[in-house]
Amino acid sequence: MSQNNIRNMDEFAALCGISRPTISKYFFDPNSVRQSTRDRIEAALKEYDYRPNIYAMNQNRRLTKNIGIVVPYLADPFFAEIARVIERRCIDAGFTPTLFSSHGDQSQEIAILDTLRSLRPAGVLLAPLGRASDKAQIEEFCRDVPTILFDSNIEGVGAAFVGSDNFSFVSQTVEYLSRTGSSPCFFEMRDPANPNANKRRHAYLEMMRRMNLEPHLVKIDGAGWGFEEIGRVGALKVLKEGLLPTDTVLCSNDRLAIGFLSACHELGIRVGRDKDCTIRLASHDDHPYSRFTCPSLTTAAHDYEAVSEHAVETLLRLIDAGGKLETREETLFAARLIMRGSA
Amino acid sequence: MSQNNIRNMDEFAALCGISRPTISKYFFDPNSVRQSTRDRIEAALKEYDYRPNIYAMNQNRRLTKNIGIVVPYLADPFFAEIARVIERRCIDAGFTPTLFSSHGDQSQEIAILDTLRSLRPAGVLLAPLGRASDKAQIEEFCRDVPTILFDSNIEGVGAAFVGSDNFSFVSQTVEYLSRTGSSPCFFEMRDPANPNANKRRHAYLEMMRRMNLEPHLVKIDGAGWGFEEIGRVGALKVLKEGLLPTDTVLCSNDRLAIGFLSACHELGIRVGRDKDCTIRLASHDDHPYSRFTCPSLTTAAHDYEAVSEHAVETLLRLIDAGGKLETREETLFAARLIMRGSA
DNA sequence: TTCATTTGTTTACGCGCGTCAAAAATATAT
DNA sequence: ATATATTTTTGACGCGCGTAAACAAATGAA
Repeated sequence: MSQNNIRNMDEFAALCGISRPTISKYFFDPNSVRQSTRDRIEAALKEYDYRPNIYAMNQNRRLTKNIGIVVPYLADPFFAEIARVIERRCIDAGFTPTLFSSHGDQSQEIAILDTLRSLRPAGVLLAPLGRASDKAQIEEFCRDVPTILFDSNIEGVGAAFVGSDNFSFVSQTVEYLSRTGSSPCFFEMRDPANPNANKRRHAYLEMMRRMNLEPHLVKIDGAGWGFEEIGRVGALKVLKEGLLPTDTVLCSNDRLAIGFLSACHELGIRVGRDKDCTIRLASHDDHPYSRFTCPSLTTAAHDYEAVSEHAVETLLRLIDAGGKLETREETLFAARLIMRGSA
Repeated sequence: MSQNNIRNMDEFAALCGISRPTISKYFFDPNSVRQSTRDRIEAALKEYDYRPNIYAMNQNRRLTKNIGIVVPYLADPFFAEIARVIERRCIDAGFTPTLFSSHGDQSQEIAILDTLRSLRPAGVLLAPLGRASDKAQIEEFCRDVPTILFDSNIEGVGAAFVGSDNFSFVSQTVEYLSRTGSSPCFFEMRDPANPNANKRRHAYLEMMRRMNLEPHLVKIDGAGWGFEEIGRVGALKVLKEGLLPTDTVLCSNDRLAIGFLSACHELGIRVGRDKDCTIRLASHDDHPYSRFTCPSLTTAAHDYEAVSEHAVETLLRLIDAGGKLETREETLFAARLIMRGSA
């Protein structure tokens, strides 16, 4: 590769023997120029190693090739994992993703939306904080920027929502637990930050009703995103005071369950389906660590691939359609029950 | 706030009654203009809600206000956590951080460096993949862009390195374990991806030598960044074949230890310091989940705050100095022993 | 008040690229 | 070969802001 220092598109165009406007077209969309010219440009690109100035490009383009990805809490490996897959797909589609985490904090979520506005992205994939979100601000943002919500829905906001079917999660775990032993109580935070938690509670109550079983909600205190610690402290209290109505516990999510397991271990309570175990525990999400807890967690798994694939696919469709879809789509993916040691 | 649609800095300057070049100065550094004018600008800013076009700004500035943060593997909560703290500090210093994850993959790390070049950041905080990194490419990048390495050192590369003092980690765990029971063997991957792992092995061997104890290295197979699974499979093999030379195990890092614990549970082996336990297990890093394992992990904790604070502080100094420091600084922070249930 | 110093204004140019319209060249169909 | 559709070229302008130089105004100490 020649070490020519090419300063701008004019120079590169001259070296190619192709006019600058055509080069410009090529960089916006390589398929918008004839095959033969594309070949010539790409040959020159290999030889001279030129990259257009992204700032000058984005200044005047109607639409940038940026995509914003916003997750509520990146220290949760669940979001880290889904962000990774989404990122990959965006790059493959020729876009430049930028990852943001709200870190569980409303003001940071708002600040991110503000930053995103000035980035003028082609589109945004947003997993809101949930209850802690400033809905009005998100709504206003979605009016200005083509946005797909994922993981956590806000009714009517954004061009579409892609997430998991909470009823599918809970129905499978409740059915499995009830079939193989006593029916479960539902262990959750009193004021869940995430709307999925509410949907899961309703699904639990509905399933118990259908099966003619008595439901038991065990609500624990705690705020914030430190779910493991909240689950641990809550479980400690519940177990010490003997408030558990059954020997089978269904946690709203895996992170609470991880805390629950920790509490059980502290108290010398054995969890699992063996003879010498006194509690069965199951949960939802198939958190990356649920395979490695002791015992490993029986849980309902998200279809990571499907959710991220469909979210990106929908966003690309939205961008293609100029930022508006006919109707607001809501797509939910079913869970897959994963039976492991804990129940 | 008036809903005037201000199109550019000229219009905003007119509304302020201040010249555009002064406004421009203000946005580069608010402290570069007189208090009284700063007040006038900020008052107008509140009233009219204008934000300069970042693309036009960055196109012509000698130096942008961007800072790149690169971590090797974001699905590891350790890196998610340190990235969060670093991000916060960059924002507080008036910069715009952008977070990238190499996802354990060399080609992605190279691609990130390429992207970072065209972002023309003021500086970069880079935690390399380690053994999997293309050292030549990183070295070349560091020549062009002011870069501080953290977590994982590459000798002589970058303007400075900020990390943890591996000897401090291992010396404390080895000393503690030896004092309170039998001395530990060292459980690690055969070909660790991270240079810290090698430093820890050496520290272990050195400590055992000093204490006149016989060292035992237990090396397990496995590649990639799925340390928990590697640890689990490795431990399963070692335990089943009775290859463990002592009843006390020191893992190179917490994620391996999490896998080790999982294997022990599968085999019905109790871990901890109680009478009925057959193995004691300790480790290093104080991974966010090590508090919640069963039993909770005795480990040596990083000083997250100190590392991230010092890394950012060094980078700001580097930027201030125009991209060159007198000498390459290496700063290592000591560990803090955290005694929990596993040993 | 006076004068030196800091700070802001005016004017003007340039950055690298997007985009447009009209003309020219090329490809495809007849 | 001719007509038509497609693609590229030419030439030009604009985007929003950085920056530089010469000048004017404000500030502050003596």
